[in-house]
Amino acid sequence: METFDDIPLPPWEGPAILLVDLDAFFASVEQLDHPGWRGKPVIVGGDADAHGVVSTCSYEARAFGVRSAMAASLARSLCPDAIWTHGNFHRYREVSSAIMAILRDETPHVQQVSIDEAFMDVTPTAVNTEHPVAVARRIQARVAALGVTCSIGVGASKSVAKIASDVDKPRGLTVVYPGTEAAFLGNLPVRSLSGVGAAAERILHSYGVRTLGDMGTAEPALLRRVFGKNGEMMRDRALGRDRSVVAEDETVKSVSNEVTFADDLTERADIEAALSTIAAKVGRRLRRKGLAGRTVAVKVRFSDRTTHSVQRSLPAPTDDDIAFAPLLHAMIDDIWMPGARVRLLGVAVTHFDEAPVVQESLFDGSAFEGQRPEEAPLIEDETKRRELLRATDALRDRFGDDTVRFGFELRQAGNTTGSSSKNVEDYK
DNA sequence: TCTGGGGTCCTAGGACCC
DNA sequence: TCTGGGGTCCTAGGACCC
Repeated sequence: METFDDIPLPPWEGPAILLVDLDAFFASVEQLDHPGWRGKPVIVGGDADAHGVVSTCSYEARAFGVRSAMAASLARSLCPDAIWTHGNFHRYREVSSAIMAILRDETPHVQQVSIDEAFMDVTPTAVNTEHPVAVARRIQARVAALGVTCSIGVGASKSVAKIASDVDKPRGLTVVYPGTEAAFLGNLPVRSLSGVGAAAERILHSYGVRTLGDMGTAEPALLRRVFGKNGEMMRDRALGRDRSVVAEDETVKSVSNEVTFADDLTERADIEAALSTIAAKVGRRLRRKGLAGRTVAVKVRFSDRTTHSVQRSLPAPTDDDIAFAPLLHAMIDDIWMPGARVRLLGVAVTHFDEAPVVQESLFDGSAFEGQRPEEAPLIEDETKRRELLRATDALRDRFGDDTVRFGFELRQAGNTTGSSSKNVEDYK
């Protein structure tokens, strides 16, 4: 599997896919920017006192057992001396963009799947006969020159490249030559395949299916039960026969924002105020992206972590949070009752695939039928609302998101877990 | 001191229409 | 005066990914 510079590479036949994965990316950028943090445990994540989790941690922190997605409180007890930061997402986006530019310089066939991961199709052609492993080595050197490192998996398909990239980290280069997939995959646990999570693993194990080799011979009915209509596709991937192509999908399907509170919300006024604030973030991002959606959704997580959602379709697409916030206030009555303790609130807007934005008739009252009059929009004049949104957007562009707050947003200032997202808002 | 935030996709049931 | 089945839309929930 491993290849070395002084040994001639065996010839490569057929398709060649790379998966480039940046090693402990956020933590690595922090160590790049703070030389004093190099060689030390660094954790990028939320507050331990406010339901936060670990977003990324340096390899020095992993030696203490700290992992991504771990509760911050647990991480703190495992590694009390770690350097802790909430992260600088603009900076991560900047470094990521520079690296993605290197990948696109190597080939136009790049599919960025997240801020720190991308597939590349480097299949040798009549014009470009370079060996895929040579390309991978050059990419590792070019990325390292920027001050962070990456691990790369090379295979004949995306799923094999993805699994290979995970075998050796950091700075790994794992090559699965065409024809050797069965030997490489056969004894790996089912969980190593992307798309097999905790729930699927549990069911597969209960039927004695533990390895990708087992999945290759499992009953079709079992795979359908576990993976739905993708049962056969998942079997193909377990066998290394994935044929999906490297292609960028730029279509955005939803825009959302959610906040976990350090202290549960119990008062209706606080909940409505928080919803308005969250809706304002969603609306602003919609307008920045030039999107308007026909469906708005509210998500509530209670203190016992049970989660409920309500969604409502509108007569026409909207990006106007001042108009739809009152609708959100009414919608939470479907899932919230006085006395319930709210840990998380979220707002999402979806269904952008409809007709062009028509704002005029959206909030003439038809979306509020059956509701009490006081739930109707506070600012009914369409033109005034759009002017207000334009003005606040412009101020926030110039001076930052905290510059402008409406009265109803003020109650909630300060009571959140702090940002700890691995996927950065708007990084694309 | 348990468990974030931004996404995508799938399922299942009910409404509604033909 | 009883009833099927397909198609589509809507909604809620959940699995999964990084």
